[in-house]
Amino acid sequence: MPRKYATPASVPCAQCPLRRVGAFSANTPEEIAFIQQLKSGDIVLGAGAVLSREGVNIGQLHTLLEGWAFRFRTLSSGARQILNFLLPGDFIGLQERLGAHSSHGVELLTTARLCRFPAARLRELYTHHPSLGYDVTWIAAHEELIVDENLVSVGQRTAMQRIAMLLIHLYKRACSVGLQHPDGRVPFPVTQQHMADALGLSLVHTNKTLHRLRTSGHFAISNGMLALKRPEAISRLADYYARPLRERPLI
Amino acid sequence: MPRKYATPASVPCAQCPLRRVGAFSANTPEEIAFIQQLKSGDIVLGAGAVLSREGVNIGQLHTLLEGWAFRFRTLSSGARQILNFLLPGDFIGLQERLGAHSSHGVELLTTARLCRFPAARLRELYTHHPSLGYDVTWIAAHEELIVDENLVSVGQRTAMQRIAMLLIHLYKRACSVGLQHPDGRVPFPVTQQHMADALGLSLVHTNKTLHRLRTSGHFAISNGMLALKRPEAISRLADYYARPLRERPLI
DNA sequence: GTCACTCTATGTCTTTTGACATACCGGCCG
DNA sequence: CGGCCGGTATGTCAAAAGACATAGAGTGAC
Repeated sequence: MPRKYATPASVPCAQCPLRRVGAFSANTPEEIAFIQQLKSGDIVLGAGAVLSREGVNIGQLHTLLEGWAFRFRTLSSGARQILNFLLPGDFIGLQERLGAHSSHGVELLTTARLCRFPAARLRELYTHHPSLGYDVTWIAAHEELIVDENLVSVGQRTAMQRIAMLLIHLYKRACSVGLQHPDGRVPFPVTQQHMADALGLSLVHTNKTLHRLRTSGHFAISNGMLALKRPEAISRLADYYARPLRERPLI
Repeated sequence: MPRKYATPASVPCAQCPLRRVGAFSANTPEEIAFIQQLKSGDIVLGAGAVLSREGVNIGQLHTLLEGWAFRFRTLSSGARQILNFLLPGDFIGLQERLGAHSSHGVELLTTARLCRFPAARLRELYTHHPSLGYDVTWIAAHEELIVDENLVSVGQRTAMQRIAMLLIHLYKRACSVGLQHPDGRVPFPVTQQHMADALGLSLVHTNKTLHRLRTSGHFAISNGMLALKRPEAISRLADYYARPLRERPLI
């Protein structure tokens, strides 16, 4: 069962460990101070916890500081589609402001720490610091690009390509936020069921395809860590040619 | 071949016919005046014209005033995924600002009129009228919801459900911007190839599934007009329960 | 230690979807 | 007029993916 952990002392934004990762663009001290006073605190939730449910608007916005999560939607048939995976630095909740009820849920893959502020105060960002408002739009458009990419996979790639795509994509995203270990492996808390739900495949077919990809030496997963043997081969297999990563905003 | 039509006299934003459609939220006269001076003009392009190509950044943002279009991505195999359809009032180009080159193309389904302004001036919106900046974020998040919905279809629905979903979804969107004729039909410039590319199905299978859906009396298409016989039956078939439409911003 | 539970693995059979080939139909053009 | 082209329609066969059944491996609870 999802548990809510004791809230730890909130980390000041100026000392936010994510800001020391090269992936994020710098903000002025004034901007950081402003974000700081918006923040209502950190929360820590356990793996499997549901941050927000479909149909419910929690009125809070989050930035994922540590840990992995995913956004999903469920059909009345019970089928679940994972829309995208969330890694440290990702912003959560922009879509929820839109309707009285959220169209999707957010669930944690690992124990995670999140930075929280009230959705009602989002507008202040635009009035006090237009550049931060611009950043929020950037973040929304960037997340859409990731969903676009997933849609291309699910719509046009074979099962093998989809899986290759997911592996390389998550591998690169994990690396970009500094999760890569010295031996080249990255944490990988995604089960085969999650992959199946993200890629529009059945669990069994995911398992069998993964098996072929593993025995052909493309990757290895052990102890929740992913190793990609030949990243270029996997990219080629997936028909995936990533554009260079650029700095992105962090709120 | 795509032709560029003679540019007609640009319509002043205050008289924009879209603003008389109930679907869009009102702006203050100052906001409209500001949008007006951002605008560099209207352009009209013919059906099949490519507004922007994959890999190219045109440095222009558009609002679709009349006509239909779609965003798409192509894999090296030649397979094309339509990411979403664009109807009057939709904003085009937010994702393009993000990279030096756009990750997707935009092509017109019909002759269309677009309102254009330079992407470089987008920031002015945030500094001069924070509420308009907020609206742009809203638009980005709203478009992501549509892509989410498509991803759910392609990932989890059967061919029949996907097609039912596409029909009811486009039907409702067309109605919401006042395209519905008195007899209940709406324009439908989408070919079976477009549907196939949007839904991740082959052309042949799309055709056959469409046939079954048509002979079971769910819809009819003639002269480029779509009639939905029993919208509730189609929604049920598609496992689609739309949340009520709300006013949305127009830039 | 063993029970329960989650995740992974694998075999067999069925269903859905795709590939290829072919035909039809209406608009456009010389 | 006849030919071409884009879009639609249909048949046959093949491949991809799903459903169901069952089993093993790892982990945590008591």
